[in-house]
Amino acid sequence: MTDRAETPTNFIRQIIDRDLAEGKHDGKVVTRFPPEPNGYLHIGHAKSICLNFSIAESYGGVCHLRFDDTNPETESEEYVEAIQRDVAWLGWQWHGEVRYASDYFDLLHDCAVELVRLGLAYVDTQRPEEIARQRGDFTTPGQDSPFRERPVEESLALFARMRQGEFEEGEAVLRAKIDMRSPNMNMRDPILYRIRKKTHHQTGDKWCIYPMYDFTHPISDAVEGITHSLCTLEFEAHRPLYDWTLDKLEGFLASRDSIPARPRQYEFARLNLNYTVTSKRKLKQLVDEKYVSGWNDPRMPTISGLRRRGYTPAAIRRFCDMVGVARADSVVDMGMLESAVRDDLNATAPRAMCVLKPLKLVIENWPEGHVEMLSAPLHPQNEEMGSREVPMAREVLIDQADFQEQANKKFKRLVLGDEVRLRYGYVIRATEVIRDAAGEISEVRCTYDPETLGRNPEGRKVRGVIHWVSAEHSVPCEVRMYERLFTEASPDRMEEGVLSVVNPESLQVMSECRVEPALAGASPGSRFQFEREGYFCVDEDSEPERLVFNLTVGLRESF
RNA sequence: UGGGGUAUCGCCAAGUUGGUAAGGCAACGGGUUUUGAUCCCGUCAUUCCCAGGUUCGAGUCCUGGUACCCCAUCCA
Repeated sequence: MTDRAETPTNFIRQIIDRDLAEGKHDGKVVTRFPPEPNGYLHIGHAKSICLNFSIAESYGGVCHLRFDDTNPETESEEYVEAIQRDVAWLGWQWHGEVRYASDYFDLLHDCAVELVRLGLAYVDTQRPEEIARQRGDFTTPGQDSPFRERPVEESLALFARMRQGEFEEGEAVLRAKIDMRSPNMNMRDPILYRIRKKTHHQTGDKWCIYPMYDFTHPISDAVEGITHSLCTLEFEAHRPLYDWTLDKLEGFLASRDSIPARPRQYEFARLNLNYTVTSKRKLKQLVDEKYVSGWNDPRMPTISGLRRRGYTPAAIRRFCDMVGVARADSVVDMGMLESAVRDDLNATAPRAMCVLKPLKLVIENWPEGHVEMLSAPLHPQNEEMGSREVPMAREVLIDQADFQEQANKKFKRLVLGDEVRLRYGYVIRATEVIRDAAGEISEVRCTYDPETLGRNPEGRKVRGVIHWVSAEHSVPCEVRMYERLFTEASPDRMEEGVLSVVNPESLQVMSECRVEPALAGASPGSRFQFEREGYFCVDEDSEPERLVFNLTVGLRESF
């Protein structure tokens, strides 16, 4: 990228500006990115990551990485590792060690006990169905549990037994005593702890009771000194519970630890991108049902998929700046993401020539066996990137799409009888078409003009410039061309489900490609612009003898 | 249906005490160009969900509508 655009302001930064002006939090800003390790990070998470980390960065604060690991049923160490890798790859550095909500299980437990002591929580020994029934619905107020007024000592004893494993899953829960008639469903005596006899990826078998998100999050934030707790809009209705928890526990927490700040939760709209999905559940479905090769399939909007596709951290961060942060639900055009990578790769990717569907050209007036090394810059605007040598020989390969036996003037490529320039080389003229037994064009005979290297022919204009490789010197490779994963702009809205609109042509493998010899041995991850085609990167499946490239994004086309 | 939100150009999104609509993406013209790329220049909301009202003046204030999103997991 040539110039790193200033991060635009947004309502959250304005809130922070105001807080700072009022002298809150001693001028400190501490944020956190709190993923649940139950899936891979996707582009939507990137927005949250960039928001949290860039705010910390620009206000001289810090940002924590904290795993919200309160549900051992769906979480795993595999995800914990992948998430750290992705955040780091995006270029952000979390403050201190990685944190886990499970680090606070002892504290959380004590907080729960305290709430019981304060008469603000109780153990409910009803079955889940009964609790759900009593919760009521949007129009019907809930009903108090018959155990709501259970004596404190009894709840304390019961909670201790829950912890000892004396109850089976579903036999008892700890509930907050708030208001069963609240219009906010989240306040109808929400469950604080439930029994799960599962091994936890961090705490092993130490616990068989696990705290719920709503109870865990505010306490974790407070303990870490988070000043601004940023989350997505769907948690808005949970904010009263977040505040309730901290209000009730304020004294207790202050007596145990010195709580440096009273965190506040602010919500922003999550990122939606058209022609894809950003829901861990749906992405997991694509993986599990083999619609893609894995979480890092280059078609996936996951961070790991984008990385394999050839996206750069800079491009993703740029994109996040471009979309902004607001409270209105929105769907961002995939074109904006693509624009962000093109912008970055245009400036940084060395150029190369690759022929996707080869068509042989024989230059009849080019001496047999003669090879000429042509110098070609690696970047048209940046000489500092240097240059490479491109061998020119009697037989060259061009793309089938770059030749037509006849065409109108709009066609700026090779036409029988007309001239075109071979990029970095000579002007050639197509003189004859040779066909095979099936009538298909097998080669095109040409002549070249030796006076046209580095200068234009006099008195005539060539139709255009096309890319090419030497038939003898080029190296065979595979190029994987990608299109959008879904055929509908809003796969989420499909009644038949997202799987019904997966694009059957989202992956097109071109296996007869030829790339110029300078790219032989290119290592996985390296990125190039194949001139007139697009940006490509070497896939992890690539081997020295068999290069494999992924299309990151095509060049902009206007004609 | 009760509660909580949001509505500014095709898509994002600024607009902070009311003063006469930023920017990006896309699109469309034109120029440069040995990438139909890049780059450059230009066009692109008399109008801010709708309807009233207050005001010299409203996207910004008031009233009343409409549309869409979120919440009824012992998920996060």
